Amino acid sequence: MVSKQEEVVQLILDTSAKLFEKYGYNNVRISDITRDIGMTTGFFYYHFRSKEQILQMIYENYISGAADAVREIYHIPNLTAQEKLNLLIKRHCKGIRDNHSHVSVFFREYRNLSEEAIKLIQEKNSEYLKYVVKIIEQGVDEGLFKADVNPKMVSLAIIGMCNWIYQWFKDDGEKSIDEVGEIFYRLVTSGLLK
Amino acid sequence: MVSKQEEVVQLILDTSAKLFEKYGYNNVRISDITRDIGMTTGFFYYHFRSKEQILQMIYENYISGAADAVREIYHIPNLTAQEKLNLLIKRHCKGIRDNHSHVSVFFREYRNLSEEAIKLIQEKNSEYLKYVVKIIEQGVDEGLFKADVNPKMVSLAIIGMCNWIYQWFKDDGEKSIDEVGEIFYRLVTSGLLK
Amino acid sequence: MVSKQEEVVQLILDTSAKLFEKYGYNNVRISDITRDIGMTTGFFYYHFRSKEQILQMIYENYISGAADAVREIYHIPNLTAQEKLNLLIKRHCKGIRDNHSHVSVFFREYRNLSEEAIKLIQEKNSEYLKYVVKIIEQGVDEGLFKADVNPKMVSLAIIGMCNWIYQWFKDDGEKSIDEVGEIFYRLVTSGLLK
Amino acid sequence: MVSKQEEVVQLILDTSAKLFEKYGYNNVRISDITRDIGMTTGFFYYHFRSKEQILQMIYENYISGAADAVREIYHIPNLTAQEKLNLLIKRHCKGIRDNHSHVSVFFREYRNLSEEAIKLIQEKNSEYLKYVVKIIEQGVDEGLFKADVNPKMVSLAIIGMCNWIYQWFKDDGEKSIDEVGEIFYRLVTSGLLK
DNA sequence: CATGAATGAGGCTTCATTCAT
DNA sequence: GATGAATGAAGCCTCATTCAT
Repeated sequence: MVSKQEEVVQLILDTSAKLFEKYGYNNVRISDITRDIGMTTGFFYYHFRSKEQILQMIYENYISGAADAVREIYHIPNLTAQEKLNLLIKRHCKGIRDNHSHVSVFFREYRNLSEEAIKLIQEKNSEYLKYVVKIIEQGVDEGLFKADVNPKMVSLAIIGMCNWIYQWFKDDGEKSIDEVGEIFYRLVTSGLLK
Repeated sequence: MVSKQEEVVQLILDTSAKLFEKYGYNNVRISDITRDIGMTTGFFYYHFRSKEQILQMIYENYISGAADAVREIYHIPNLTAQEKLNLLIKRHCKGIRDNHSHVSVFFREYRNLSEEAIKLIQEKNSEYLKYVVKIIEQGVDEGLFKADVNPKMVSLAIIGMCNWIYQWFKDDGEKSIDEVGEIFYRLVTSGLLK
Repeated sequence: MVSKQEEVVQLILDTSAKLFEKYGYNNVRISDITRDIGMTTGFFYYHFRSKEQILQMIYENYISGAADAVREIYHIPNLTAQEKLNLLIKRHCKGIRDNHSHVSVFFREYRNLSEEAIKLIQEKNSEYLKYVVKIIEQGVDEGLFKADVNPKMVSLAIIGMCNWIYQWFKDDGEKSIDEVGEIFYRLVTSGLLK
Repeated sequence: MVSKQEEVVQLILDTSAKLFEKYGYNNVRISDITRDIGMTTGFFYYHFRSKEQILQMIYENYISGAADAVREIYHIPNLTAQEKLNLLIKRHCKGIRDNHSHVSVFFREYRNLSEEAIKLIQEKNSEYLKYVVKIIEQGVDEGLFKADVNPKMVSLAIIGMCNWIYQWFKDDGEKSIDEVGEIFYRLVTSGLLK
């Protein structure tokens, strides 16, 4: 059950994210957003405290979803690290595709948040990283992954590789998002060499 | 031999890049830049046409250097694709470390460029990608890399992984930039699995 | 019925015209205008797109009024050219007196308009001239005016003579504006010679 | 004999007048003038005290020439007022044609002069008017012109008619400047009516 | 004489936010 | 609850003029 209120907020967030992605946060006016939706400025300020709050909510929404997902995956019982990694990469890629404009804004506009908001984001980011590291470590412990693997560096590599999708992935491109995930998973597990 | 003029321009670019990185392009005033350097507004506008021109030059400088590097590496004779890949990844990582603030700006602020400038950047980006793809293809042709490798996706994975460094690498961190490059290289070539 | 909006716009136009007349368009600041009226800068820009728009509207207002008037006079039925000329000269003189500051700006500041705006003005000017010429031609055709009269040159002479009023006419001067019109009319029709 | 100095000054005045006419005094930069001539800013300021001084000199040059001319014409012995008027109109028209850009600037830009400069110009203008009035009065006294003629109003009419030429006269137009003068002279003396 | 790099005050404009209705 | 007219602080940029060389 979604209230009228929540619908309006979501509509504002989605529209804003699309505009922020296209033109940049600072180049989008409140009036651009309200015009696109067909509401008035006053109505906007009835639902949001400020322009920055849009940004904050875009960040919170995205990072919470992502952090929840990795935590869940990590805690699935009876799964090898390899299987978890597979799930993780595909989930991560899909998450970026599904929230494309939110993600783009997420990566580019955090300088426009207040310091507290930035600190909060960074904590969530660290948490995300922490769980990826844990999965890699599990693989090493299980003896599946090479013993000399550096879990943190590898995690950062994987996260980077996946995040970067937001820069180039297109729904009408050569590969579907799942295929991309599969290719990334294979690269990371087996490498390029024969 | 570097002229006085060029020195001033470089100083402005470096100072601007640092400020843009820290606060975001739109949150930095021309007066912030000139105050930091100790010059007057007029002096700045004697050397630059506009604030946007700073951004343009930051972009051109970085992308040109990167595109030159990958082209060179590709054309080194008597090198296997594996060796070229090694060079490329390390060069790329180092490039990001050495131009950290420029790169951060590069990835985050291009919405503030004019359409023509954006188009130019995209072309250079494509060129960069093209050469990475060629190196991967060489590896496949040489029989070194797996035959079923998708060169473009793999290239995008590698580029993403390396680019992402700008988000987390710190000179006083656990690993040096060369070590990071080595870890990435091994991951990409051999994978995580035993 | 005049809306609040239209009143504000008119007030801005009149105040601006007076200031432009006195100090020149380029020597008048937006803040001079708003201070004189007692409004804020923001309020001004809520009603006008730019400073140049003031100029454009001053031009459009004046020239439209003038062009309408001459067209009307030309089309009045059952009037000799001589009678029309009388009306025209007096109407023209009065128009300049009544819109003194607008007219002064009109004659002096068009270099500050955009090229398109200038072109538009010139077309309206040509239209004005066209109708004066037609009246003179009517007089020649009617056999009232000398057959060897050059309608265009004479029209330009009359228009110049009348326009020039903006340079010297004062309401507290020796002659009223109607008397000036009468003197001009007699000069043009009968000449100086006995 | 013209010194190098005077040549430079004249060149600057002519070039400036042309640019001022085309773009308006305030829209022309000192650098525009110096670039057109091929001199440096420093060199300009070696010859001129300020930008305003250009304007002042343009004004002085033109108005002095015109005032001298009308005074001379008035004082030619053994000439009827009618003959003087003929000379005057033609001289005035030619003066405007020959100094077109100077005259345009003269009529449009005096708001950019200092108050003292403006006062000086107005005095010279009054002097010019005074002599035209005297010629008309002479005609009335001689019994050539109608007794009820208002010399001042008629003078202002003639001056306006002639001055206005700067707005429309073109060297490649239908009539030469002398023909225009002749037409104006006839209109003023004999009128339009048969 | 001649240069041209350097100055810095000040103008036009934008836009997030408010609040009376 | 909803509106949208009004605000006003602040930023980018210009350009006449100077002066060390």
